Amino acid sequence: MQPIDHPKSLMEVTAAKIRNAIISGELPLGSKLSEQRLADTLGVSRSPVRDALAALQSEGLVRVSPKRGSFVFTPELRDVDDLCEHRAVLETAALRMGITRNHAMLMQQMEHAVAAMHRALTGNDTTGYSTGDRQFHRAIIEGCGNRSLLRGYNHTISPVKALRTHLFTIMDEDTDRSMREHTAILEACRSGDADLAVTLLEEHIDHLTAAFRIKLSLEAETEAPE
Amino acid sequence: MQPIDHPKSLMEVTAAKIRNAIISGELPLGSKLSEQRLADTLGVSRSPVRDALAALQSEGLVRVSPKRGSFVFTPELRDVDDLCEHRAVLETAALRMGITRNHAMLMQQMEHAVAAMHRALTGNDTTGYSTGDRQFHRAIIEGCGNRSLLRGYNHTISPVKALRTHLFTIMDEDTDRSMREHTAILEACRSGDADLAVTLLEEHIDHLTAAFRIKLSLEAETEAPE
DNA sequence: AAGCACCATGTAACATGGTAGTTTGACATC
DNA sequence: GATGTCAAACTACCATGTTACATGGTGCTT
Repeated sequence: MQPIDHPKSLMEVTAAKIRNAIISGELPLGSKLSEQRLADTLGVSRSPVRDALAALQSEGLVRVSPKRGSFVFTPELRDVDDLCEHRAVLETAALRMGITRNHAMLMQQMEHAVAAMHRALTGNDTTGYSTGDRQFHRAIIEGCGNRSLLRGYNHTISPVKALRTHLFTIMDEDTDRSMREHTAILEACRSGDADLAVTLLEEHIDHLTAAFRIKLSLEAETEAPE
Repeated sequence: MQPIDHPKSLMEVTAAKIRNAIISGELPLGSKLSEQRLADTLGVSRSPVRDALAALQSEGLVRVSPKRGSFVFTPELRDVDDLCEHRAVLETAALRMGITRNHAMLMQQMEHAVAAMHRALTGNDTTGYSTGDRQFHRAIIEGCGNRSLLRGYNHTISPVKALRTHLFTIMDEDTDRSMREHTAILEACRSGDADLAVTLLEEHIDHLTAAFRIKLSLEAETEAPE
């Protein structure tokens, strides 16, 4: 017998449902989110939906316009740049901390992730590769041992996850290069070269940022052709 | 002409009131915050109070325990360390960005703040010095030009502000050293030496962290003497 | 006196009703 | 045909009612 952990509140599961729907692409960017409709479809009252939307707004996933309605976020080019830069700041800082003060655990988690990615790559398992990718970056951010930083990261990163699935169709990414980059970062960490690891990680994130930029400006063109 | 910003919702002003009460020390650390009582004293219904408390919880200022009540946060030693380290990460990153891409504006704001601090110091105006201090760090974080980072900072920093007023009685800080440090940072920025400026800023923040640690462990002793 | 169940009370979580701001589109007017 | 008007529908915001849970006290049992 062990103490039972409180069942998640209705608001939490509601937020998780909506968040997941946005990240997975089920809810398109910019789509309308009526409290009432969400409450009906999820089978709850408007209160937990409202609370959930407020939480998601503070995560940057939802924009709620007073008396008008709530909408899935629609990033400007600048927002994407800011977001990715912010992410890079947090993740590189976390990596530096992890290397200097939590090396063993960090290495174990990263190696585990890289192994999974390698397996997925040889098996042409793209979703498996994505899972490994997420695992890799989670290892970095969780390896820092700073709970405040971890909270801040999780509070910021959702839009990035959403952008990934919304802008990229499967197989759109250069997984070979991505694999090389992850491996290089792992090697730098193994040798304890924090500066190199951070530089490599920055470049890695920059590549994703650049891909976002291209995709987004491409979309803007097709939506508003002169 | 620019889009008009909506008048603040009741929830927002409620959150601001409570936040300010916590930061200013009016509400002691760990004190109970009943939704009903807050609603009565503020003259609003429970709904905006509840929303406000949820927002403040995500800022780390309030801990709401299901069915038990809401409480002003009570930091452990580790929380303080994590928080300050997180703050240092964000602020140093912002400073680096500001120096390289927004130098003129950054310098202007920082000089303004330092001048105010200098005036306050010669006039023995401690509250004025605090104001200048906040202005200085705001210049750094707003000088980065990254809205995501700015949001993340504001979302994280409230507990630090609260700790400052709760742990320090007026005149408790070494304002002379603080003044020297701020001036040194300003000089490093003026000369464009980002590495030096960041190092100085890190040390500056470390001093505050150390002061927090001492004060907190001191308090823990008096509260629970063996 | 110590341990126990039971009950009164306080709390946040959730449901629902009312209100005011916003949008939309039909329709009248020019 | 373009434009102004207005009403109806829709929205989030706020207020209040209801419920389930947590807690502290009281009196009974041992």
